[in-house]
Amino acid sequence: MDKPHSINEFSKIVGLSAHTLRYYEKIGILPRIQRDWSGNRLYNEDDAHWVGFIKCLKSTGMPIEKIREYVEMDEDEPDTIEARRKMLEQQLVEVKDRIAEYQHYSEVLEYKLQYFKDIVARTPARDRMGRK
Amino acid sequence: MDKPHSINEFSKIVGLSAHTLRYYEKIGILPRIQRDWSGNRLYNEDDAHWVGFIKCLKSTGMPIEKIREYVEMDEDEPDTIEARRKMLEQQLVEVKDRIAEYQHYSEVLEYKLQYFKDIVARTPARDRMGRK
DNA sequence: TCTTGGCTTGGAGTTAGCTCGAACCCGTAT
DNA sequence: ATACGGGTTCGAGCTAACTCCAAGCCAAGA
Repeated sequence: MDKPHSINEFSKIVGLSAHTLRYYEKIGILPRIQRDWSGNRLYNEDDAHWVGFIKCLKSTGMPIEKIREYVEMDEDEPDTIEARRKMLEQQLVEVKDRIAEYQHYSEVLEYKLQYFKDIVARTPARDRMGRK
Repeated sequence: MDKPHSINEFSKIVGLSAHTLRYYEKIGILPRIQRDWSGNRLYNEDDAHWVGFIKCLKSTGMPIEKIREYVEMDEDEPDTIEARRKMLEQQLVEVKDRIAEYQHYSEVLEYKLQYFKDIVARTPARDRMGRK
């Protein structure tokens, strides 16, 4: 078990294209990938976890450059823990803000949808909606 | 009251640059902006509401091209109501999915932060974190 | 009158984040 | 031997959504 995967296998596992995996490695957010003796990449469990974490940061809107800084600190070990903690703390704040924002917007959409329903119910055509 | 605003005034009101306002108009998601006799744009209350709605769609991740389609239908009136309702309905679904996703990710971040705290508490340095 | 400030336009440039292509290598099946 | 499938690198190209620039118009103030 735990045998390493080629880039294409790994691509399917983590849901990123092989292109993207190489790109992430090149820009430094997916470092220290092993190679076999002929130079091909080998991905293991740890890499899968790391990709999961990277996806968390990316999906929550952290720009790649900032992720790169985080990873660089992660490489530096170990006196960067406080800085990294701060970054994640702030990211968490942003995510929670975003959740609140989206909850607001979901209400906006629901309101607008209700408006549609009312119009359809009242008068089937000849009605001015939008902008009003 | 309700006097129209120049593009720079309106820019401040809605929080979009004048550049962006012209851009939005050009690509058709902010249509029917009045002009004064010398050709300058005049923005009114309705426009402000419309911009608010556009920002809702944009912030919740609808690509501009799709917003344009929506607006085009809005122009067409009135037999596009059902199609527009569907679009908003779907957008609402996506927003709710996104909220769930973000809630998951906020837990991931909290977990990772807890991990940091544990490490700092236990051993102040010389510790391997990241990737593990 | 001349300048200043705010607006106009069309089109070019920018940034982030991929995405793709071309040329090449390497080990196995025919 | 050679063709194939799956890797490699480097660098160019792409898309979305702005963002900026240059040239010009127009009206009010010194």
